Amino acid sequence: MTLSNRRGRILGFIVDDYVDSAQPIGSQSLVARHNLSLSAATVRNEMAALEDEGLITHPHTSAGRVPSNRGYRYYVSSLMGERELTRQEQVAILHQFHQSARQVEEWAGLAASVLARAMHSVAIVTQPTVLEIRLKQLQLVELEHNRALLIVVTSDATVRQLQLEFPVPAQQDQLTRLATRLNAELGGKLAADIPRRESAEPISGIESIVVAAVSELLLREQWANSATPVVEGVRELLRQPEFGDADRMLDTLEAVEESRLRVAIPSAAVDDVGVAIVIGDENHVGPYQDMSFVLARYGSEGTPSGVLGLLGPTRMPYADAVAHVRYVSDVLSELMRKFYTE
Amino acid sequence: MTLSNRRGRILGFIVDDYVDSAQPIGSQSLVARHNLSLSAATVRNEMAALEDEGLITHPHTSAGRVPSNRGYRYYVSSLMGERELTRQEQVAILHQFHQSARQVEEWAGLAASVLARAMHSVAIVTQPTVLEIRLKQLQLVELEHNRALLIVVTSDATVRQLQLEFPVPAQQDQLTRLATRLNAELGGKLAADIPRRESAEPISGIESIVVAAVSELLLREQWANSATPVVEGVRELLRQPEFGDADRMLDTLEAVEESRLRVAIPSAAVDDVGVAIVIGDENHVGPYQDMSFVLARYGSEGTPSGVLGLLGPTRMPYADAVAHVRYVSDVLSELMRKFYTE
DNA sequence: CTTAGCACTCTTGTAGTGAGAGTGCCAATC
DNA sequence: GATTGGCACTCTCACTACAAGAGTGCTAAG
Repeated sequence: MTLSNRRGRILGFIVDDYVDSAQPIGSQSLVARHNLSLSAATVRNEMAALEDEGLITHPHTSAGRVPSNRGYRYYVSSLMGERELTRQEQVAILHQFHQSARQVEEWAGLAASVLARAMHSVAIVTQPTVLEIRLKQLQLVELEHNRALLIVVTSDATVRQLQLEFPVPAQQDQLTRLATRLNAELGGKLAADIPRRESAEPISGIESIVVAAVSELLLREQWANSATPVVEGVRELLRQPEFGDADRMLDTLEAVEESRLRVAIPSAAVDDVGVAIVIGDENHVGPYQDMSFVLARYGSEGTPSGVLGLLGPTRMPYADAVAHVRYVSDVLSELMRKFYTE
Repeated sequence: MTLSNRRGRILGFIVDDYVDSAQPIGSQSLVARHNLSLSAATVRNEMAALEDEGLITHPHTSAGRVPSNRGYRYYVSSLMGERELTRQEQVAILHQFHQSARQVEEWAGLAASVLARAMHSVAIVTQPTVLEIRLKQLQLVELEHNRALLIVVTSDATVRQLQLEFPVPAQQDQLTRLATRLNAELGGKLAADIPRRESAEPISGIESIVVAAVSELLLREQWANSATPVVEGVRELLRQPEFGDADRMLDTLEAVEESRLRVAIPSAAVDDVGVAIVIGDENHVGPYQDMSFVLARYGSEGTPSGVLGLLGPTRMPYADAVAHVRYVSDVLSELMRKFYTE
């Protein structure tokens, strides 16, 4: 569907004004606000046409117009210009990263709060993960009795631990010898390459316990991090007028909960390159019918990567959102690149 | 202050009924509900007296009575019986722990969701920490270039890591030798016993960097865990009628945020033994004027310990809350005892 | 095609009203 | 002296009515 130039402009105004005011937009106020050389009546005719196309709606007979999900979609695809953050906005964001983020693990959280604050929406950032995780080194530390602590360092420089219980006591130096040997045997291997016992075969012997645990830890790494995204800015979101009443708030609060998001996000953006926008009911999962996602991947070839983005009302300043998401994603990618390849 | 028997009983009824219904309690409905052999007029006289004592209030001239914070306090101190969970309730809780909590780190989270669900309030559980943390073992793992990963195992069997950057490159076997030597020198020491450089003295040499980092990690352990409590059940709490309107909700949401709680909790219960109850404005910190805490320590001599409890409206079933908090605290303590001393 | 005009619709805010619940107090009663 | 019935009074809440305001849709004229 393509709209005439003027009709498109009017849709654009409606979206812009509505995003701004959260109030239905009437023909007169639209003419006044934008100094159109058109009468309100003409605008009304155009509005009626836009409504026929399903791009805007009426809350009730005598209220102004509100963009529909399809209207937002048209706006995003055909009307909205690409926008870059101003130098000033960029510096403000960069500043926050340089200020406080020494550790890799803090980056995701920082990105989330930067995005949430800038856009008054919920920001979601998954922790960076490497798709191919290799065993770098393992250690065994004797604890009381016949327990020991297994520590595994993986190729993305993270550490995982697990407590083991052996059928028989083991001395530290016995454990150290075993660790040394296993490091030689298994070092550099992928989880998939570590020999796994047949499930029927009973676990016996300290070595097989340790190997099984190593394998488990490597596998856990793959999804554990990416499965628990950082979520920030719930209050920012709930302050938006669409969530003014208590019931909506509770529902939204539930929708924003980690476990829900974990299901909703990947289905939407995981395959995409660039910034993906999912408007309202374009997301078929759950309770996101009147919220929009703006998502992007971050990270690049050879570094861990993840997904980051915004969840806000459909009434969202999309151009700003895209610009922010893109920029923060770029910043994060660059930080990762520097950190991992330099 | 001590109330006559009858007056106390009436206060008790008011608290009970109000906790139950969230509606101001009138004299007639109170008589009816409890089959009192008194007239409503008599009850009204008693109520007037209770109001003079500051134990109950009027929302407005012709509404029923509502307990004041002082009223709740009197109820909790003098009226409310001690209650134990029924065998059935106990089993239900125990069941959840046996079902899913293998790892020590999961216990706090589990305790929080058990409490939150049972009491429809926010549950707060700090991670267990050891007050005296000793260095058990350290490892150094070479990363790319002149970076290395320092891994520290502490006496409470947790692992902390930090990436180090050296002025000069270091080989793995050089690092291994250093680690072995430092283990011999520093193993078993408290953070306080590890030599710290004067702040003026510049950091130079690989060894001093490592020692400084070890010390930092041991200290971090002390507050990092306990400072980030698990918070569960915000939605449960917001569903309570006192948070019916959107503004209250937003305020409460803010009040319940980790960073706020971190300040509010310890000041209240850290020194206490048993279950501590902090009602409304008895907590002078921040926005908790009409919410109550029910808190307890868990853990015992020789095991890590922490704080756990509930945050709910002042209109809270205190006897239930105390029973639940006490029981979950006992369960947790017992689990820790078994895990750490057996 | 555009526009002015106008009747019509729907929301929102204000005011008024009656029912209901509860209080406070007084005088009578036990 | 404590208890109680009676009664006037107060305040909330739900409902209705009403006017103002904003916006639409349609028609007819430019």
